[in-house]
Formats: sequence, C-alpha cells, structure tokens
Amino acid sequence: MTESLLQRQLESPESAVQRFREYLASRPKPLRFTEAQRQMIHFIFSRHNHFDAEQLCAELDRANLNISRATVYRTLNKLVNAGLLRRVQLGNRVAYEHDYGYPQHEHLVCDQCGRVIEFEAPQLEAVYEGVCRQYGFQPSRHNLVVRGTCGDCLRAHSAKCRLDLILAVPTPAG
Amino acid sequence: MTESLLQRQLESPESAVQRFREYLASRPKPLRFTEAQRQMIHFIFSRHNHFDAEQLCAELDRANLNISRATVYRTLNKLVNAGLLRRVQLGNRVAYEHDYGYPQHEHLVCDQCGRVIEFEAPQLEAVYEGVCRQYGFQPSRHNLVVRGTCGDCLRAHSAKCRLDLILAVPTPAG
DNA sequence: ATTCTTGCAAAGCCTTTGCAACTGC
DNA sequence: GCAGTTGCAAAGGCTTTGCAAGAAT
Repeated sequence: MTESLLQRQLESPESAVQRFREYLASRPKPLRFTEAQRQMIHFIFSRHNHFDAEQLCAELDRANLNISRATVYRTLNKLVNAGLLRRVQLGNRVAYEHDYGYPQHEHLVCDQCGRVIEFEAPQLEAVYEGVCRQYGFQPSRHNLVVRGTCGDCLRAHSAKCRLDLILAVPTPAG
Repeated sequence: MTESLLQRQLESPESAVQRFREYLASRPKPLRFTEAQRQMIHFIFSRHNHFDAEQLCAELDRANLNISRATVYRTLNKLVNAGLLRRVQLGNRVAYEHDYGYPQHEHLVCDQCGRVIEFEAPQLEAVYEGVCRQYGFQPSRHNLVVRGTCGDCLRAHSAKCRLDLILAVPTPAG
C-alpha cells in the first residue's frame, strides 16, 4: 500500500522504545512506561508505515496483543507528542506514519485504490517562503497531498474502456 | 478570519444559483431545486469564504433561515459535487470554500488563532510533476497546508513573554 | 402523480473521557 | 504508596440515514 523513494534510516523497535522512554522521563511530570506501550511500539516500528487507529487495533488483535482501543488512542497521541509518529491527513482519512529518523516528505494518494507514494520535495519550502515573509507568518510544518490516479489504476481503467468498446460495438462479423 | 492575496472574480449569488441549477438538470436523474438550497447558496455566496458545517448552521439560524442540519449537510455535499464549493482540510478541521470562479490556491493556517491566509503558488505543480511522471501517476488536485504562527500571534506571544519576565523578575525598585 | 427533498430523530463512525482497578516507579 | 495507566462503557463531536410528510416538476 505504501511505496517510498526515501532512503530509509532503519529504525529498530528498540531504539524507538529508547527514545520514547527519554520523552516520558523528560516531561515536567514524568510519565510511566508500560507493557502495553512497549508492545505497541514494537509492533508499529517493526511493521507499519502508514496506518490508521482502526487498522492498528485490528492488527494488534490479530497478533493476540490485547490492548484496548482507549489505550491504543492514548498511546498514539503520546507517540505523536514524542515525535515518534506523525499524524497525516491523506484525503479523508487520518493516518499515522513513522516520524523519528524519517525525512520530511510529501504524498501522492490514489483515489481509486488508496495507494500512497511518498516523495521528497526540498524545493517546496521555497514555494511558501515568500508569503510567510510577507505576512510575518512563522511556518512550523507543512503537508502536501496530491490526489489522483496511480499507474495501475489508470491501466486497469483503460483496459476496462477497451473492453467496454468491444462489448458495445460488436464487429460486423460478430 | 480569512485573508487573501487573490484577485477575486466576484461571484454573484445569482450566478452560483444559475450554475447549481445547471448541475442539477445535467444529472442522469435530474435533481430538484428547492427554496432551502436557494437560501443556502445566497447566504454562502454573499458572505463566507472559509467556514465549516457547524458555523454555517449557526449563522443560518442567526439569520432566521430555518434549515435543518441534515439539509445543510446534504446541500453542502451537492454544492461540492456541483463544483461550487471545495472541501479543504485545514489542520484538524474540515472547511468549505468557494470553488467556482476562484483560482487554485494554498493555505497558511495559524495554530494559535485559526487565521487562514490564502496564496497562489503556480510553481507548486512543478514540485510534484517529476514523481508523477516517474510513477505514471495522474494528478487531479493537490492540497498544501502550511501550519505555524501568524504575525499577530507572534507579536502577542513575545509581548506576553516580556510581561512574564517583568512579573517574574521585579526590578530592585519594585 | 411521481419522485425528490425536508425535518426529525436515531444511528454511525471515530475519538475522548470518567471511573475503579491496577501497576510502574 | 503515590500517581499515572488501563479497560470498560459511556459520552462527545461530526456526519449520515430511515422514515413520513411536504414540495418540485
């Protein structure tokens, strides 16, 4: 479902755990590290790239990790605050993706099949830098989503069109 | 709440109504044009720029236009399908904005006060054109949202910081 | 007359929250 | 043992939907 042009710095589940514990400890009121959190981080950082809360719950269930929906949501929020996950809006759906050790990137989203393609666009900041200066606006992050139809779906569609033509306009011999 | 750099082609409520009727009539099963729809279009195209469904309901109420929430949602969907409104994701909130007769544009969104600044970025397509070609992806539309802090909030914040300093470190004379 | 639209209330979906029991530190 | 975490179930937003009554063509 997800493809990437990016040179991925592989993030081990253990280093993600490590970083999460540092985040928890660094809070004004230190937070606690629990078994449920450890399991979620291991699961997320050894498998997924893009996923939503619903998917994650289902897959955790399938893996026989009994973590309640509430805890999944609470932990996802903490992981976002810790900078381990990034919350992105892909079309209508909210997805989470690895953030820690992963470069800023943008998304192509196929409206037909939901496929997500990531790409880097270093020139993008230049596109909005001018307006920001003009308005004294201090940008903190951006999100570019390009929607459309992926190559596979285009091919499938044109194949279907050819077929429709054949069925609709039988040859004189037919 | 909304500012714009754009040269707005003023769209009269009447021409929006006109175009909506054409859309309704052009459907395989023609749809009907109603008083509630006319009132909503007049309201939207004589006032708002960005708004969400909730705001619109409240303002319609205030204007003594008694249109139910369900009808507001149903009509908004039709207006989007008709190409009169565009649905945009601004941060966490879904907003609607005029589409018909309004150029493609991007958004700066202030995380503090919600202010929205629109700008045009003709160079933006070039940013993703290459990846699309590479993947055989056919782009249909894009959405760039830059979040951060607007000039006013920056000033308010630095003023507050100065104040905090004064309060926290009283002068020897204080 | 037919069929779409409306309003209402109910349900859906996703996410958060109150509370009592539990557990990390 | 204190304070944060969990699970549950309930409640919260926001949006859609089933249905009977009303309106547009």
